Amino acid sequence: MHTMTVRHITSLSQVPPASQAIDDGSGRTLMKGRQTKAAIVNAALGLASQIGLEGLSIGALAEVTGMSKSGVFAHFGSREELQISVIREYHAQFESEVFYPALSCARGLPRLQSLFDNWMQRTTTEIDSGCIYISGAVEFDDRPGSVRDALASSVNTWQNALQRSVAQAQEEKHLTAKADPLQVAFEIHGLILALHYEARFLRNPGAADRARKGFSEIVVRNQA
Amino acid sequence: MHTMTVRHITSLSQVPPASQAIDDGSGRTLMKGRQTKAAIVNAALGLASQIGLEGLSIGALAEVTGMSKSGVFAHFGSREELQISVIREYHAQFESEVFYPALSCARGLPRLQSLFDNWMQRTTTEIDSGCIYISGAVEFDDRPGSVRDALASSVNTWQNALQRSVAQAQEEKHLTAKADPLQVAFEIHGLILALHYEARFLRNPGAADRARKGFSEIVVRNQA
DNA sequence: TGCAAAATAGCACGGGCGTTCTATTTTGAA
DNA sequence: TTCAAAATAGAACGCCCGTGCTATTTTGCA
Repeated sequence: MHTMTVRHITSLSQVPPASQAIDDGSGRTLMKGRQTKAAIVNAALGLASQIGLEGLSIGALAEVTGMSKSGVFAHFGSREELQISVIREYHAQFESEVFYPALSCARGLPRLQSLFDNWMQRTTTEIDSGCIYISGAVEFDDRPGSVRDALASSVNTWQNALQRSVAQAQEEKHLTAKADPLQVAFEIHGLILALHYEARFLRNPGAADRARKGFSEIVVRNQA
Repeated sequence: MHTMTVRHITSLSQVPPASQAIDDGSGRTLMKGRQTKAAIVNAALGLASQIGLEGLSIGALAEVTGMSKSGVFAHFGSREELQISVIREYHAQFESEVFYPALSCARGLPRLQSLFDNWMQRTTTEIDSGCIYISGAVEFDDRPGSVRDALASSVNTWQNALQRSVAQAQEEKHLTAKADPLQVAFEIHGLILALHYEARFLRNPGAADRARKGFSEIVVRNQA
């Protein structure tokens, strides 16, 4: 068959996250499969964070969830669809931890600072658990297909949000109009990547402080 | 047996690279296995760059080199030892392309600039071919063992060289004494990582220019 | 040129993988 | 309470993997 339906992952300020966890029992046609699937995806996200999307195996997932291999498999129909589900779940969590909370800060520099703080917070956590946006990029950087598309689409959505926030800081006259949002976002991204690399892989102490220092230097340099 | 001899990878200014390619035919006890092994390692480096150290399989390597699986295997004794050989080879190439050529520049900022330029040059190439230091970090960031050790040791050697160069630039009064070599090296590393991520995975154009711009900003900010 | 040693090939093994097919159990509206 | 549909389990498949064994070929000094 091979329908290959790549639902694009956007949003980042759109519909509120629908399926929280269990959706209680009020829904009539709930078919309990949904909540099982959600549980599987959550377990898969935990596994994939540590060993990567490529390391994710249906057998290991079955063992973790206490189900049979075919029971797990039936929810997705293919390994690829499982990986895409994991990416979507990660995207949703990233949104709700990093992006949405920052919306309560004033447009411009305060919101940009909040975005960065939340991102740092999350990355600090991921020094232990691993980050799918980073490991996935390496695993799929020259492997075309729907998994790569989903991943890239998700990352692009976040990068656009970040760049928008920089542009808003310019409109608010918090940052100089001469600054380039792409350049600023690029450098911030670099700080996060270096933090992840040096803290998680090399286990160098002090990386988080260096990332924060780097950010404040960027802000100072681009101030209006 | 499990001797697990982890020869540490250092140097970066020590013995010149010995086994260039074939070592011609003058050596008496050459045992031709050496050159076959070198050819295998080169092929393995090519494969591992694209699909990662973990994706490297002896079967695929045998096919590429036109040998039998066991013929390839015999040269290394284990998959791990093969991976370590690949890391050593990459280290040697990195040294000879990035580090050694910079030594012909004057100590201080000129040499630091040369190190960065050479690194950029190599990373630009690796946008197509892939970088083992980056993919390997993701693959082995929480998988202990000799492969991880070899990789981390190799990366640390390079980072130390980079930091040393920053410190020299301070001694030469090219950079302010207030600068922190660890901080500067961290930020430079971030630029390279962001370049690799955004160019190789996201295929964003202009990433190389942004990395170069970021470096010059770092230099300006830390100037004496 | 002979001959031990080194290099390579051939084959088989056990194991994990994704996937398929066919039962069996569980669900939930009528 | 009944019963089709949904959810799950079980077993088997072909595939590729790393590795260990045993030939067989090739190498290079005596």
